[in-house]
Amino acid sequence: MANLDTFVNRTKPLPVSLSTSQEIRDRASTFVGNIYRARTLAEARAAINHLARVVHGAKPASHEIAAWRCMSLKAGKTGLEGEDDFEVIEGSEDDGESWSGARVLKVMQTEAVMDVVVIVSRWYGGTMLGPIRFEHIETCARDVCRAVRLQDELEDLLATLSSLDDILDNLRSELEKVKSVSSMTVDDAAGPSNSQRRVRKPQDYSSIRKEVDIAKAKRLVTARENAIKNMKTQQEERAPHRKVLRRYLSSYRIFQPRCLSNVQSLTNAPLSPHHPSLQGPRRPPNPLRADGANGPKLDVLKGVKLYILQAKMTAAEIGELYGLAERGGAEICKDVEDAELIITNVSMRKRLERHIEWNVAKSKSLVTPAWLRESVRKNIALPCGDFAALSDLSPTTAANFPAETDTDGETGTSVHPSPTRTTSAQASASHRPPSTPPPTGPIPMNLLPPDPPYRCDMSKLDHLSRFSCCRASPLVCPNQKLCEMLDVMRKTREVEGEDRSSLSYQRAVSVIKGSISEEIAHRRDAEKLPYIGTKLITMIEEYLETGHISEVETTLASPRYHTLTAFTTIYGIGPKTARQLHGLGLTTIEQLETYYGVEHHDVVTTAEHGSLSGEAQTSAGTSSEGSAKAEIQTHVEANKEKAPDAVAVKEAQGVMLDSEEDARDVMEENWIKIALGLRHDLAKKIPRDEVEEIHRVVMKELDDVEPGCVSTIVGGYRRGKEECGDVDIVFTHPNPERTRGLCKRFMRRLYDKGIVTHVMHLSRFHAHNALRTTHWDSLEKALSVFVLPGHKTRRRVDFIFAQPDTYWTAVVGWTGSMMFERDLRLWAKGRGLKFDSSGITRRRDSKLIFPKTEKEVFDVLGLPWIDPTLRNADL
DNA sequence: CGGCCTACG
DNA sequence: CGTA
DNA sequence: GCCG
Repeated sequence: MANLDTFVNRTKPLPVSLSTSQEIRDRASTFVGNIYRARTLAEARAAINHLARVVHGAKPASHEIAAWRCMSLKAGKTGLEGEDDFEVIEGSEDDGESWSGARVLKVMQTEAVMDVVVIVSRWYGGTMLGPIRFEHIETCARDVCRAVRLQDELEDLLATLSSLDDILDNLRSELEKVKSVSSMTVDDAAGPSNSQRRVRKPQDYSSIRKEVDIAKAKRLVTARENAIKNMKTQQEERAPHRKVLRRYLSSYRIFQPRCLSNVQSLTNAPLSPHHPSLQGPRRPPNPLRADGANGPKLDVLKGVKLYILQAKMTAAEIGELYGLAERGGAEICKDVEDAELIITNVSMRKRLERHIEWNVAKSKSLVTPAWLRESVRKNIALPCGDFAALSDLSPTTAANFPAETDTDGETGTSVHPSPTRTTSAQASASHRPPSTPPPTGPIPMNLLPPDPPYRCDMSKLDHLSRFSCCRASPLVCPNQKLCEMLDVMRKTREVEGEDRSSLSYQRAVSVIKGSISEEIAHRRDAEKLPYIGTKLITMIEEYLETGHISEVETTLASPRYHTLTAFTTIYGIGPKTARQLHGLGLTTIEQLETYYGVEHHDVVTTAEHGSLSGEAQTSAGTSSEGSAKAEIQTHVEANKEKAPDAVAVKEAQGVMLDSEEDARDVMEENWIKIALGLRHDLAKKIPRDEVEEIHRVVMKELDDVEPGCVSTIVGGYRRGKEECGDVDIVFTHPNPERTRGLCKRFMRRLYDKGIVTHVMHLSRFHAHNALRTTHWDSLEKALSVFVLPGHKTRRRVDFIFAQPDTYWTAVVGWTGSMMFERDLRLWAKGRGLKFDSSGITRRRDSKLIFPKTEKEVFDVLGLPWIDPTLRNADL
């Protein structure tokens, strides 16, 4: 085996034996066992080779008997579905000592070791030993296998120990807070706790590891568990509302809404529902690149030397302004000295002087971004005086530009090759005075939208593909009526819990939307489509002949269908809960309110805000708030009569709960209660311009928390819907360090300002841990209820914070539609890849792929580019 | 007849 | 189970 | 409910 050499990879660390057995000597023969970590066959080979040639190089053994067992993922499997996803690769070699390899392997199987290679070396002394030699070989093999098993067990125990230590630390600091709770504010409650928590120095378990003292490790685990138990009991005594409080203080749902008033009074939380800073006049509409910066090239600013001061600008704004300047034909200067005109949001001399010397500033014109926007919009270089950024400099701003001193020879012969937005951004950032640390780094081009936008090549699409991610699905299609009927079937199957059937109707709708550009006139038009089988053909035929589908009619005539679908519109109520509630005889949302004990003030806030729908539902002929309240009360009374067993039902729902589940249940109930109170607002569609306004406000706030973030509005908005059910925004920051924990910090800020009223989820992602736990933390998300300052209607806004290298997969993953995403993943699976919103993984070796642009996401998956507006694979 | 997207709370 |  |  001369080419064994090729398995030795000298750049990798050398294989290290995890354990060596006792030497067995018998009539001049010597046996020694060794065991190495080997997750792949190649690693096993490397270890065998290393032992034979390097370790035993001076005194080569007569036989190197080896056997290996490696766990590997089956093709196309993720490892997430359990053991069946894996297969064992095992084998052995005798190296001249016949049958011995199989014996070693058998020992390994009995000892249940995995991902290792065992090598038993024999030095032959000239005397034949007979069958006893196999016993020696097996003894050596068993020794090393057991040693490794003990080591593994120890590592497990130490890992458990370390996570128990973490839990203990959290409990300790929480207990600390509970003790001093009366003097605390909300900020104190969750702010410095992290730093306090960090005082513990990591426990040192190295002696246990060295001694392989499993018994001691087990004792410590038990001790920690008891300590935690005691701690919890203590907490219970000190804080009767422990369960709620713990939720409140830990990372989940820290911003609990007003219905948990006990928490707020407990913590003396200074809640400012509407912070003054956002009550003032808002900035004028701030068109994003997509609106203002794209468009025909103009030469309104030809020859104008601009410097854009990035301080106090959001990334989106910086991108927009560079785009506008470029479009207007301006020359963007790297150095402020070269410019005649400075675009800035800074309005205070003191702040400006941190970036630009006062004497320099005096010789320029300093204008607000509005000047650039208006000049490009009106296609005329406007007088600067009206847009002076600093009132102190207003005279010089007006006087210094337009200036006629400029020679067109310089600008005409473009000394600088027409700079791209990004390179200029980088350049100007690097030319900031070194005295001030740059608050915002340059924005890498790949985090900004592409310019020009990608073109969707329809000829590359396969309209008859089984995958919606290969088709172009517009918002509405020529067969919209048919699709709506089939969607009724999908919905009824869904609420009845028939997921697979539901999926088939969903696929049928998606196929019709994406593959047919004309009205279906005949059944043969539909027969060729994937996912249209016998049942669907029957339905389509009926539709073509009569304009109706009887099964759909039946469904629409069924009160059960309407009740179930109405119930599932409430956030937190899915098909199963809806069916359970219906089973109790509840049929209207008002009855649900009674059931969940929605207090009238929970509803009144909504009734105030959304008076139209609120009052329409609660009272027929009255409009005063008092009557509405009374009306709700009467509903409560009436429903008590109708559903007297409501309490019993709750008990039925929560059968056999241990305390933890109980807590979860209570929480979920509260959550549904809140959602019921918000239902009128949340049912309202959000117009596109309000989505944009929400985005602007969010970015302005985010810039204060963490300057330099970039973002994309995703979801239905990005797919072009005129009205959106919610707002989804994906964020990142060029510096990955800046994104960690940002989601939580930002939510706190918005909550404190009264902009976010509820946070229903606040989560960290750890995708890609199919095998290794190395890469995680790649996404953080918050699902919130949001109210624009000065507005009344509450909106659902989802915040997704991605690491910069997963930004574009996050954007693709959150743009949707749902069917498009499912097919994206299915398609990826078929190609040996795993796609999710925080990356693409090659299944074979779990190698992560990070596309640098949105287009690259499609390229990597081998898909043609499909514009977001053509990803409407769902109805 | 098994699979139908994948992840988190 | 519910949500994205 | 449809596909491979």
